[in-house]
Amino acid sequence: MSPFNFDKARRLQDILAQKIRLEPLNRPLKFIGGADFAASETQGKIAAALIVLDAIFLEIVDKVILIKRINFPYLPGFLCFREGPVFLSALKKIKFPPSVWFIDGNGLAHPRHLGLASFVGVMADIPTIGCAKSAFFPYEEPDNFRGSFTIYRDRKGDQVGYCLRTRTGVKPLFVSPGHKVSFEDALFLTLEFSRFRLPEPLRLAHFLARQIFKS
DNA sequence: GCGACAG
DNA sequence: ATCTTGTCGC
Repeated sequence: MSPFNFDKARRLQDILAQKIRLEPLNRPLKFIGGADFAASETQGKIAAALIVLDAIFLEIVDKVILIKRINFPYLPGFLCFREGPVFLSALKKIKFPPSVWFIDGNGLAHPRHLGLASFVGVMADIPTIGCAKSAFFPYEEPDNFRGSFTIYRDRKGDQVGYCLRTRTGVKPLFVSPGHKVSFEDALFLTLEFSRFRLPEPLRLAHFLARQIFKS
């Protein structure tokens, strides 16, 4: 049993964060992906649920579930080491790679600017957007209608994303670029593909994930 | 030093 | 994340 080396993990995150590319999404939007996760502590297993949708009709074109043994506990700020490896394994089984992935968690919006979405984005060199359901940093509440947003900043005051109301009367999302997308892409694409609170691929991946360890 | 802290 | 029924509102 080797105890987790926090300093080493932080240094790795710092190195990977330097590799993040913030740039407009260049490829056409044919497919869009969503990834969510579920864990069973009793079984000691963690699962990734990946969904790929047609970007126009929002029909499922690809679906992958992959289960691994849990090798890491949940620690705020280190989620990528728990859920990242399962996603990267599942990604290899995807037959129709999407133009962009919506990931359940943060991208840039992270104490060291390397949330789960940025981690998997850099590791696999794919465009990713982080969509978190709760905040890492203090934030200003956007107006209570769909499309309203505020700038989301880290503790130093630098922008790391947006606090976005994807649906009127519902709690906002914390949206941040993961990799190979711009701030504007992260904002507009998340809003564009959200009929309910979560962007549609993420919502479906969430349903799929929560099924895995039930019954 | 203390509390807060994605899932 | 998860434990958990009915209930209120659009």
